[in-house]
Amino acid sequence: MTDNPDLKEYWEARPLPLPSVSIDCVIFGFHANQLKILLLRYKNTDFFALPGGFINQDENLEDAAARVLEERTGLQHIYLEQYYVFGDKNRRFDATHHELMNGSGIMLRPGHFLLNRFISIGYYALIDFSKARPKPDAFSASCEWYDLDTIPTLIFDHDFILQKALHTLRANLDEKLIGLNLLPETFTMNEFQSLYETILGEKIARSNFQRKVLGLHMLKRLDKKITGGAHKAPYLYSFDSKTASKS
Amino acid sequence: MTDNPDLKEYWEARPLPLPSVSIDCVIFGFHANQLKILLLRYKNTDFFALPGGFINQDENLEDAAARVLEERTGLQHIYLEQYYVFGDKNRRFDATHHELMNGSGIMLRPGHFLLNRFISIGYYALIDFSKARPKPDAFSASCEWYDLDTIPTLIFDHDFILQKALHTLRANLDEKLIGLNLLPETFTMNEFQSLYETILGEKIARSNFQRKVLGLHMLKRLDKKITGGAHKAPYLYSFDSKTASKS
DNA sequence: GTATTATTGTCACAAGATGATACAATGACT
DNA sequence: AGTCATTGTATCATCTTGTGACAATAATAC
Repeated sequence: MTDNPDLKEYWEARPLPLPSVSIDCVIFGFHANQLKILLLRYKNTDFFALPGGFINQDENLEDAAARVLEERTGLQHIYLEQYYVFGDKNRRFDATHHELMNGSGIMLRPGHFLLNRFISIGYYALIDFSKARPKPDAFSASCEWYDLDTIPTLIFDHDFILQKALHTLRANLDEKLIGLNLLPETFTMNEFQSLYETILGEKIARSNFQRKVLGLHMLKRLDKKITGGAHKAPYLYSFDSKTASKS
Repeated sequence: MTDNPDLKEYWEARPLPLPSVSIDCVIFGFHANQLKILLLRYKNTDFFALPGGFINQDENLEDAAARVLEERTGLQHIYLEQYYVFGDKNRRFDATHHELMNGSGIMLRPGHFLLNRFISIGYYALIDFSKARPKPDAFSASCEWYDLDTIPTLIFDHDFILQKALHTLRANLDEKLIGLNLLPETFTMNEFQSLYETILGEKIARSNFQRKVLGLHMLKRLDKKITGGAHKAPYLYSFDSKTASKS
């Protein structure tokens, strides 16, 4: 393995974060009627991972998650929800960490802080796909969206962390205004319904869905959208800021 | 403050736990139509706190919480749910820690592991009040039940941790079988309803409640209970192990 | 013994929410 | 103008929930 002086310096200059604790972020987006998730691939490896990071000594938990989110997507003020802490006693992954860092030309010395047990706090984020500008971190070659049904196998226990996020998202679907955060400013009723269907993994009766969401009085009806399709043009909707709140 | 050699030895011999991470447990019980919470009072102080502890290096998070629970109540296989992580950057309470330990005759030296920032993982537990045998820990003078409406002010951010547990309990009331864990083996419909009413903090229409819970087919009807009251005797019920599961 | 009282188990009806289906409206294409 | 696919809405049946009424009954008062 060749050494990588730049990254090494960056890594070694970094003040040690809060020990034993890491953050993992499941970042959901919605595009082309598909629920998508942002994943990193580590340089010179086939290892895929959820975006994550550590907590600075003088940083709130929530702020650390928001920082990771901004670094990966360029977005601020993102909808973020802490959903579970993963604390298995076997959460130490020395061999994998060595491989990951080797991919960036870094040799982890014995006693390096990564080679310890970590608990990881899971956050899920809902973002407007069209606004995100995914950006890899220093150790990864890519940061890209993956459809839910084509997710590669992930490192560590990230598969489990992802599944748990998905279950939580499903369970929260009715209570939290999930559409508000995943959809663009304006959208059609069909897009809104598709979002719900892909999250739930099942079809919903069209007319009942419309009746229900309109009955909540959180949508404003805008102009019609001229689709170019050989059929009636749908209205565009947006969330009504008077009755719908961000969280 | 006088030194306390026994406790000091115990404390110093203890291998260091997982750094930066603690656990706090909100232990709910139900008795005499009141929702109750188990609190510790530190020796020679007026400081009240939620039972808590640390995670051993080779211990699962969940097991650490179960251990704390067993130490305070004598009960195993308790219903436990992780509900939130409290990670404010200001979660360091040096002055209070000194006072708490002074109460047990212990001087915390500079650099002691308690004098750091901690994140705390909140668990709430539901237990059968009649089976618990509350027991103080090494630093506390008492471990007792408090009615929800007579809770004293708590140390650190424990007031907030308690409120968040209560909100989560309310939100989960319909989905999780909360009665199963808080009630004794057999109970009347009235007791069952009172439990729900105290958790929700509002009255429920009697006949609707009965229709609803019986409709779930999770209760077995047993013999009548002779109360001694001048009225019709209520049936006793228990949870049906065939249709009701612990979690 | 008999009447009284408070509480319990159940039923009946109204109001509201949900599921399933039908149908007219409409933008683009032939 | 006619066809087509999709959209917005109305309708009806079904299920759920809110509200109140009523008979049953264990203890007490007389």
